[in-house]
Amino acid sequence: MAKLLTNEKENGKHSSGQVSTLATSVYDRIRMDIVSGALKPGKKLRTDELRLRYEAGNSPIREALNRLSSDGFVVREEQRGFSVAAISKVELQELVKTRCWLEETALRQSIENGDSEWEERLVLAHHRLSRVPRLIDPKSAARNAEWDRLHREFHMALIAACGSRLLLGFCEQLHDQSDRYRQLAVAASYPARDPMDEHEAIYLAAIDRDADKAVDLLLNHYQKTAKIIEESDLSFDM
Amino acid sequence: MAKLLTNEKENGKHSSGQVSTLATSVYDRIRMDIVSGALKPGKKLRTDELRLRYEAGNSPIREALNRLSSDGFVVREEQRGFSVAAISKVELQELVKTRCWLEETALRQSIENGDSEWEERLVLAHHRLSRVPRLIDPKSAARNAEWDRLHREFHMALIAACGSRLLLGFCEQLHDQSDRYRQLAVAASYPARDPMDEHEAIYLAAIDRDADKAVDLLLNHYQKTAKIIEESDLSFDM
DNA sequence: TATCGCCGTATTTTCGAAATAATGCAATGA
DNA sequence: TCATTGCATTATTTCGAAAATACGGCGATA
Repeated sequence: MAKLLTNEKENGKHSSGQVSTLATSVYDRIRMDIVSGALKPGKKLRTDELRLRYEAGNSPIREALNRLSSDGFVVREEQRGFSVAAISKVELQELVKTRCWLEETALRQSIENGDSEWEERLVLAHHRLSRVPRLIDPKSAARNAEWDRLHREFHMALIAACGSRLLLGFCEQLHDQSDRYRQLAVAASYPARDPMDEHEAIYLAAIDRDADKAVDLLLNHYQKTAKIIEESDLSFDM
Repeated sequence: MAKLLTNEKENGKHSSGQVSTLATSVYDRIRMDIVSGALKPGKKLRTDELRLRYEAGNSPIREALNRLSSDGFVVREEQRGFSVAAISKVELQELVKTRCWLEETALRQSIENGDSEWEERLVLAHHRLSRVPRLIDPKSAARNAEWDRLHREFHMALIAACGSRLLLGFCEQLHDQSDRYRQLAVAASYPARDPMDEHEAIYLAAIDRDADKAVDLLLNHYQKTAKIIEESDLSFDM
C-alpha cells in the first residue's frame, strides 16, 4: 500500500518535494507540448521562440532539446538546429511492429518470472485504470491525462518482471512514441472503442500465466489501436 | 564499391569533410575515453576538469554529457552532475540477456527479409573483418581500433535488413555497451580465442537463410564472449 | 557523545552576449 | 533566362561569468 504512483509534475517540483533543474522542467513541458500536438510535427524549433515560450535561458532549452532528441521526439541536425519529429504512416507501422516484437519477449519473460508482488502491482494498476474515464467529458473529445498516465502504468506493470531494465526502457520509449500518435489522432474517429475489455482479458491471462494467450491478446490490442489511428484523419502530410 | 565505411574521427571533421559542432567532437572523445577505460567506471565527471581536458567551454561539455547519458555511458544525477556509468557482473549479464533477445528477433527478420544487397553487404563486412588483425601487435594486448569498427559493422550488417530502424538503434546501443565491457576486460585472459571461425559460421548460416542455426550460433557467440569477460579480472568493484 | 543548524567552499546550473555557420537575396556575367 | 558569387540577415553554437545549489566542517545544544 505504501508505494504510490510516481507522480511528477508542475514546474520543477517532483513528488519527493525535491526541486529539479530548469532544464528538466523545460524538457517535461516541451515533451507534453509535442505529445499533445501543441507543437506540430515537423515544426522548426527556434531558440528565441522557445526561450520566450518557456521563459528560460539558452542552456536549459538546448539541454531539453538534446534529451528529447534521444527520445525520438525531436530531430537534431548539426549546425541547423532542432525540429519536432515528423510523423508518418510508415513510422507508425514500424513503431507498432517493433513494439510487438519487444513486448512479446518482455511479457513472456514477465509471466515466467513474475512473483506475487508483480501480480499485485498489475491487479492494482488495472483496478485504478478501470475507475477513471478515458475522456474528461464523454461529449467532448478532450483526453483525460490521468487515464493516459494510468494506462501507461498498466502496460508497464504487465512487463515489469521481465528481468531487464534495458528492455523495460526500450518498451517505455516505444510506448511514449506510440502515445504521441494516439494523442494526435483526432478524437472524432477514436472514442468508438472502449479498450477496457481488452485490458482485462490481457491482465487476466497474464496472472493466469497463460503466456500464449496473453501475448496474442496484447499484440492484437496494439495492432487494433494502430489501425484505428491510421484510419483516423490524423494529418500525415507534414 | 562506392560506399565505404563511414569513417568519422578527429576534431570535428567528419568523413564528408563537413565540420561538425564542438559538442559532437567532445561527445566522440569522451565516449572513446569511457569505452577505452581512460575514464574509469564510476568516476565523477567535474565540469572544470573536463573543460581543461577537452579544451572546450561549458556548453559543449554539458551537451556531450547529456547525450552520453542517453546512451548509458554516463549517469546524470539532478543537481549533482555526471559520472561515468558503473560496471558490474549483474549489469553485464542483463546486457547480454537483452542483447540475445533483441538480436534473435532482428536476425530472424533480417534473414526473412534480406535481399541480395543485404547479402552482399554482409559478405563484404565479413571479408573486411577477416583481413584485419584483432590486436595491433600479437605480443602486446593493444586492441586494433580498426578491427573493433569492422566488428561492429559486421554485427550490424547481420541484422540490417530486420525492417526496423528502431530495433537497429536498440541493438546498436546494446552492442556499444557490450563493447565497453569487452574493452575493459584486461587482455591477459582474453586473446586466447579467435572468434573468426564463429563469425564465419554465423554469416554463412545467415546467407543460407538457415535462421535457427544462425540464431543459435549468434547467441552462443555472445554468451561465450560474455563468459570470457566475466572470468577476466575486470575490476568489478567500483 | 550524538544531533542539528549554520556557514564557507566546491560544483552545478543558468544567463546573455560573442563567435560561427547557414540562408536568402540581389547583383553580376554568361 | 539561368547559374554563380558576394553580402546582409537570421539562427545556431560557444564562451565566461553570475546565480543557485550541494557538500563538508565546525560549533552549539541537549
